[in-house]
Amino acid sequence: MRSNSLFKGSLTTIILTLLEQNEMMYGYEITQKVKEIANDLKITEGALYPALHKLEGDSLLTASFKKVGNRTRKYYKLTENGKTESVNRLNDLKDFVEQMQLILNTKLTTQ
Amino acid sequence: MRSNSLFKGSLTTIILTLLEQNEMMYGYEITQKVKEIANDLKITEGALYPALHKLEGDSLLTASFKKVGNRTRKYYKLTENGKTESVNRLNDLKDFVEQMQLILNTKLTTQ
DNA sequence: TTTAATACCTAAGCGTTTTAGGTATATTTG
DNA sequence: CAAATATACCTAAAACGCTTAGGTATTAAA
Repeated sequence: MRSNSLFKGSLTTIILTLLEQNEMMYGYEITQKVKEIANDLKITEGALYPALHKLEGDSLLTASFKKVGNRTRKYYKLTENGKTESVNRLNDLKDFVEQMQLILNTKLTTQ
Repeated sequence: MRSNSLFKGSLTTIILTLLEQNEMMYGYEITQKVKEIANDLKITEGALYPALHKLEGDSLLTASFKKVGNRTRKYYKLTENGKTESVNRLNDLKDFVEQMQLILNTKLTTQ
């Protein structure tokens, strides 16, 4: 992507969906996973950690600390509300893409 | 859409693309056009007018006033830079959708 | 004649992200 | 072995883009 950033508002969708796929993840792991599968979408820690804290505050995620060697990881998983919200977010994104296609009068994917 | 809003950053893409399709448009016309073809994407005037002013300031659009009866409309059209940026923005959006599909591991459109 | 639609605009506030740091442990490399 | 890089968490100021909530004025509809 020319512009360095992802479209604002999509970070939460990414987090929730990754946690739907993986059951338990810690913050740094999420940044690496995104880098691995979608190299153009840089998610920065400055955005990620506040987003995780907000999702936890909204009871969409729960957190638990796990010690690995001498280092502590904070693992997150979806709550029931989080699972529901994850589905909603995905639908929002699908709707957005469809509406954009109507306006742009072109398909947004080749697949 | 559940959430009332569009993904942040997409408004500029919408404006530029509509002006690619229509040559000349005024602000209010843009709001109505979007409402007409994508009823779920509400673009508000409070967002639109500052966005138009910024695009004009960045020399992607030029503006000219036209009197229609006793009422003045401010018509915008793309500059050469604007045409280039319009293409870039569309490519950015396409890239974004493709990268999101990789992360979500699902297609975002049925078409 | 009041309301709704057309047509422009601004400004405060809000939420999300960027930018730019900070701490500490573990591993790699020169 | 020392220094650099990677892992792992975090915060805070600032920028950014949008929402919300106004404002003015003209024209059309109820």
